[in-house]
Amino acid sequence: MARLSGVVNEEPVPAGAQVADALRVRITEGGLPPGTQLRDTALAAEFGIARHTLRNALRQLEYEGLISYRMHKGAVVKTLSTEDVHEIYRVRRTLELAAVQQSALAGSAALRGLEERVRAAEVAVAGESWNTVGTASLRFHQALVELLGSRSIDRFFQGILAQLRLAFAVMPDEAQWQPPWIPRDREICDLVRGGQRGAATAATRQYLEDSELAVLDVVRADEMNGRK
Amino acid sequence: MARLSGVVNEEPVPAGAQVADALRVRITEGGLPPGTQLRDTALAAEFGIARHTLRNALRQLEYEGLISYRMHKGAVVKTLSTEDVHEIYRVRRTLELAAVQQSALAGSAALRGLEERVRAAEVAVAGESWNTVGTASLRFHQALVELLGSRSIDRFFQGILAQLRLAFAVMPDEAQWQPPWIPRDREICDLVRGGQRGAATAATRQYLEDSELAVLDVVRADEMNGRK
DNA sequence: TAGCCATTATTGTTCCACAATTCAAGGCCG
DNA sequence: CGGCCTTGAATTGTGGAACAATAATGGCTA
Repeated sequence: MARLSGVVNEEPVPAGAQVADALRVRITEGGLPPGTQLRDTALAAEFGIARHTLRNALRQLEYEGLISYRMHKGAVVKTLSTEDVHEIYRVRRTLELAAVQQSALAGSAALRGLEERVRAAEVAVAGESWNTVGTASLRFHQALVELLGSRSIDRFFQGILAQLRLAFAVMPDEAQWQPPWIPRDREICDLVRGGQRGAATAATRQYLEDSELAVLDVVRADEMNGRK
Repeated sequence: MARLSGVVNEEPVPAGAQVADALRVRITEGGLPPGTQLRDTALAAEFGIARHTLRNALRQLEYEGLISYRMHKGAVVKTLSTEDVHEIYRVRRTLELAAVQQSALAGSAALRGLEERVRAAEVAVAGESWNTVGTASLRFHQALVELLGSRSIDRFFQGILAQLRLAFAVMPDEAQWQPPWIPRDREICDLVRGGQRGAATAATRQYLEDSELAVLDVVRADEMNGRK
């Protein structure tokens, strides 16, 4: 008995999970800016599912750190505090630096993945929108962590980067921000692939340092906006 | 209106989360061995909550990796495969080794936590049950990772260790297994606190190597049992 | 204008219902 | 007698309505 999709042994996917995916995209793409109240009746109606099912989806996003729940106040798209940014970069330092240092043990497929992602980012810089560039850059760093070869760490790190995109979502002058970072991704990529672990570690550490400061600026600026 | 607990400004906690906590304890303590079917009507009745609410709790445990859901087949307490064990130890290597190497930057409070947990484990060895010893040892390794100073990594690692306890839950000869590991925890603790990062790294790496093999034996033995 | 109170919205949870699907048992056929 | 199919029960995934508890809102009073 054939399914609608061409793929055969496809596991059926619960409705809540599908909606969670859709919402995750919307949030990370900036369609639902930080601070947005997510009212379940409205969203359930929009997606054409029951309130319960939608709440399940929101639960998942809460677990991923994209939204925050407070009792009897419902779900809100998380707004990053400066402490949140510090936390994100603590994780990035731990995992990305560990990945670079262990890159000697990484499989060749993972290393090829690195190159692919950097190239994708470079292509994106040429013509695409800023958001695409940011996404491509984060995908590179995701690939970096994938050198560790751990699925659960990959999933965890994906959630962390998704949270980081919340900062991108509130960024004002978009076009100017991203491009300078891509050459540094390229540099890290080449150093790792060249087996120069020491230099790669240093470059990554500096990258994260600078990146954290830049993101902190964005978040602080947004905080001012909020207070005002 | 006072709550049952003495604490005052306590955030009210959703019912589903409370049940999730109770179930998590039961699973990690071995009350619900791996492979157990979790039928929601029965569990909902037992906890005196609605089916939807219970399913929310199960959802959370699924995210934590303690149970696995399959469409139209419901929730089952996860049974660790050998690949799962490898995955768990990949994470442990990454995070615990990173923690040991960064221990120079750790706060003194965190270092004191290390000592406390080891001592608790040593006390447990003296009189308590095997399960308490295992728990105490894992708490020490949790404290090790806490040296990284990242709340999200702590939460993530807690989930990983919870999964590891699924292996303990199927262990046959309980009393003999744990004690030898505690002195090695003590050794790692002292080396870290003494600032001997190199030796501490080596000791931790060897510990994880041996531990992984031991756990793999347990899981393989259990697999044989299952097939038979 | 500031503070208080009642109304309204929204959430967290419950109960009930029903289609989809799996599982077990029994019957049928070779 | 054994294997296969059918059938019925059990269980899951989802929907819908309801209700208490809590938060937000707006009007009223002083």
